[in-house]
Parts: sequence; C-alpha cells; structure tokens
Amino acid sequence: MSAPPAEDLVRQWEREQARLRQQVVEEDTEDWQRSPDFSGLERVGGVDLSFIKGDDVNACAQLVILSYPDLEVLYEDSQMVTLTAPYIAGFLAFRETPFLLEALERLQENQPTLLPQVVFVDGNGLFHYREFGLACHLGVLSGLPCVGVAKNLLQVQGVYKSEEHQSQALRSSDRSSKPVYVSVGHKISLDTAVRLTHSCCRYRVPEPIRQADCLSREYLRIHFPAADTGIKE
DNA sequence: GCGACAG
DNA sequence: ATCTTGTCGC
Repeated sequence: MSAPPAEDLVRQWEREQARLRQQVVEEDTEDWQRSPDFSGLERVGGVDLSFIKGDDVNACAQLVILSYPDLEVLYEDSQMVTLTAPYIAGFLAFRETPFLLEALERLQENQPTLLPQVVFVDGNGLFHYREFGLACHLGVLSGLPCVGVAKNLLQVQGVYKSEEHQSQALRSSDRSSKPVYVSVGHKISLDTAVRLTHSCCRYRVPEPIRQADCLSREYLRIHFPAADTGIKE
C-alpha cells in the first residue's frame, strides 16, 4: 500500500546529517581551550533525557549548568517532553536534540549570563557511522562547543572491541575499569575534549552528564512515583 | 540464523 | 533508555 515510512525517514535523516556535518568545527575556538588549566572557563553544561520504565514516549529533558572548576550546580531545568521520533541507532539526535535545544533556549531567555561555555552530551560526536552523532548535532544547531561522551562503544566501521580499543578509550576516573568514549562534538579539538573530560570527572561519567542524569531521574521519581506498579484508585 | 544496536 | 538490592572488594 504505502511506502515504508521508516526507510524514507532514514534517508531524509541521512541527508540532513550530511548537510549539517559540513558545519562541524573540529578545532578549538575559545581562548580557555588553549589554557593548560582552562583558565577563563567558568560554566560547563550537561544534558540528558530520562524515561519512565515501559514508556519510550514521555521523558524528562534535563539541562544542568555547573561551575568550573568546582563543579557545583548553578542551574537546573527539568522539563517533561513527548518524543515523536523513534530511536534508531545512528539517529539518536533526531529523537533528543529538539528538547535539548528548547532547554538551552529557556536558559538563554531566563538566565542568559549562565549560558554554558561548553556542553557535555550523553552520546557520541564525530565517533559515529557518518561522523555526525548527537554531540555534533546539538553543537551545530546551538552554536556551542560540545563534547560527546558515550558509555558504550559504538562499533563504527574500523573500530572493534579489542585490547586496542581499550587502550584508546578513556579511563575517566581512577576507580573505573570500564572506559568512556570521548569524541569531538563541535568547536573543540579531540585533545582538549579528552583533557576537559578528565578534568570534569569525579566518577566514571563526567559530572555535568552525571548530574543531568541524577536530576532527571529524581524528577521522574517525584512526579511519577511507581508509574507502573499497577496502583489503581 | 547470527550479531549489532550511542540513548 | 529501562528491568534491579544487596553485596563483594579496595
């Protein structure tokens, strides 16, 4: 009857990624990025989405701004959102980016002085099938420097799980044997991205992302307690 | 059928 | 993403 929607959608998304890919800036563009101790860097952002179990449509979109180098929370924004795009590996950005941008726009409108100088994103940047992961997507559309940090290895062509990959991956904190995968999102070099990630880690996951994750989960816990425990009135 | 599959 | 508490180890 009708054309397979998923296939057409993916083609359209691939074209969009190819178009935006050209706008990624893979080098350092900010003065603080050149500084050995990142002097001049005062605010780092983190974004994440958390879901209610068994519901892949309603989620809490979280933006958090931390001070640097103290990593104290300066700003937090939790917003329930309704996702429209499905999750397809390689196209995560089309599912999440709109709501992360909205959060940044709310910040821009309400507390522009707190806008982050760099944003940590839960997912990959250039380390992506088409070199355009979520961190690049958010970076290009927001214009902000972004760093991608993934907790799991995406098996991009040419990259395999091995001793090599283990040695390339970043052991972010002393205590974590399991690595994280850092890649360039936008307006930052890989070297700086790795250095900055290390500098923002108290635990395995960089503090901005970890805080965004904790706060969005807490929001769901408070506003949707036991959302599927079969509690009826 | 098998393996991969960021979040 | 989520299902999931306590537990073993440094």
